[in-house]
Amino acid sequence: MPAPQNFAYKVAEVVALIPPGRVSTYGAIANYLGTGMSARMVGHVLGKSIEGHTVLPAHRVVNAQGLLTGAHAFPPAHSMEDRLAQEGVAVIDNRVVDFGRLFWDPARHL
DNA sequence: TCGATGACTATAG
DNA sequence: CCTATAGCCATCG
Repeated sequence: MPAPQNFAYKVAEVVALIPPGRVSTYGAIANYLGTGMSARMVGHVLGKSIEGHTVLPAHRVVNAQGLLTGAHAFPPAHSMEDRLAQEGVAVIDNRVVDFGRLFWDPARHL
């Protein structure tokens, strides 16, 4: 590991710890990291990490509305909801069904 | 060091 | 439901 950025590293850790069949939000992760509501960093650094060499289940990370905002910028974008569906997460119109129940809070679990 | 950017969030109309 | 505006802060050139 060539000195991974602390922020990116923590994001990778948390995202990698998200159990299958569960989804998390940028705000929750940002809050857990102590970055407050700067959820943009989570998604941005996540995208950078994923394009670099780190393979993270980014498809399990959605916005506060349960919308697959990442699917718009994730290469094979359409596979994002497919992956969620395979893990037991129903996705309709880029929106997670029962998002409130499938929501996984890192600060709560950790 | 500075400026622009963005996979966000919340509030308002 | 949709658009607009403001706040947020790490990353990149």
